Amino acid sequence: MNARRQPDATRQRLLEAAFAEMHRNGFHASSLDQILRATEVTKGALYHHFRNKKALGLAVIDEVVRPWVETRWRPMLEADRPLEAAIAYVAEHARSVDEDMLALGCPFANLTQELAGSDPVFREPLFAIFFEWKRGIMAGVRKSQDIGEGRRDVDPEDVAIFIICAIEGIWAMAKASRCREHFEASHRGLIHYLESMRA
Amino acid sequence: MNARRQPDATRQRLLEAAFAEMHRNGFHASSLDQILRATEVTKGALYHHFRNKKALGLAVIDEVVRPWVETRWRPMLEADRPLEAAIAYVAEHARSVDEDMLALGCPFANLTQELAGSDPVFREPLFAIFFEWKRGIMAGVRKSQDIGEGRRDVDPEDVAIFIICAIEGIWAMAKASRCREHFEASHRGLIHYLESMRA
DNA sequence: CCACGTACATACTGGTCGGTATGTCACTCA
DNA sequence: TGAGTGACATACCGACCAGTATGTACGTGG
Repeated sequence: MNARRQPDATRQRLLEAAFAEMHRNGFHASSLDQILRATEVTKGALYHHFRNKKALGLAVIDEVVRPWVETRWRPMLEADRPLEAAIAYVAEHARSVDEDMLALGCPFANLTQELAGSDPVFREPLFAIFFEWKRGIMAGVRKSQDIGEGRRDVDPEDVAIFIICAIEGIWAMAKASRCREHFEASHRGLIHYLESMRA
Repeated sequence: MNARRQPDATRQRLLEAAFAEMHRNGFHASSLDQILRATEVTKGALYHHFRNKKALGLAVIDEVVRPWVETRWRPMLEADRPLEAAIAYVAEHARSVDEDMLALGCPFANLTQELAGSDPVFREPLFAIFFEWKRGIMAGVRKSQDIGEGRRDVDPEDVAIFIICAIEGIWAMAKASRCREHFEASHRGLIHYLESMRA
């Protein structure tokens, strides 16, 4: 009763539970009551921290999904040889993703698919995540070109956009097949593409 | 009143309206009442033709989405030079898709994203679509290899799966950026990959 | 020490949803 | 010709959902 007065912690718990719920069910199919049950927070507390369901969803995108995506590509940008780092990362990624994740899919892809098409309020922050990611990969491509690692006759922007599309498509199709072999095969395809980017 | 006794036509109208509604809103967010309003069919008629909402969704997948996908890759398989046909098709595709479609996305990708991860009953027919598509592309890749058009040092299955992932990813990311230039850039990336498949 | 704002808690509402129960009418076929 | 069935039509139900109204307790500044 008395130990419950931790507004930041409460807010964080709500964000994390909402993220999990949205990851599993999407935004619209997520139930606030379910989030409250999972967090043992009451409705009054939730509506104290977030104006409405949409505001909660936006906060999840900004404060959970965005860092989730960024921490995935950031290391590659800082590598000495970005292209080789990317190839190694993709190879590792095909193996490291567990079954649950394979079924749930990429949170960013899921939310983009569900929300970006119809609602401009959601599209903006989702596009921002996409744009930052694109910028990161472009920087990596340019760096690999500058150091003579990557071929120079390709447009870094085309490459960056295509890589993102391929990754998100791989996630999406993994849901349909739910089969590790297909998942790894699609990664081999991406690696093959990345290898064709070598100088 | 009396001219309404056309069960096949009624069923077809329901299927098409349900497809449109599911394309726009996804399955769960689709409202049966909205479909009934759009078709001017009554609830009794709907539940006469379909056991429940899920059965309607499955019928849409089997009878509308599946042909929709198949008619898109079938011509390439029958082309004399499948690889060139695919490259030409992708180039054309980047230009021919209109703004509405760009916002709505690929019906197959949308439904896969929403339903395949969680519900096995939906995953099965969606996977069947994926599998048939994969088979088609694999046949095309093999054919292009046999006639000396395509390089032989790649696994047709890896290529087929990756192409599907790339296409679906392109559709998905188009929703986030909603920008023709990004859409075309991602197609250029895919074309680049396809060109690297030449012998 | 007390007033006041933050941080909750509880109970409730209006609306929408998928689904059902029941009725009706046309048409077929015995 | 009338019994049966396929093809609807109408009215209604309980569940759930986002959101709100209202109440309460803590803790901190004055």
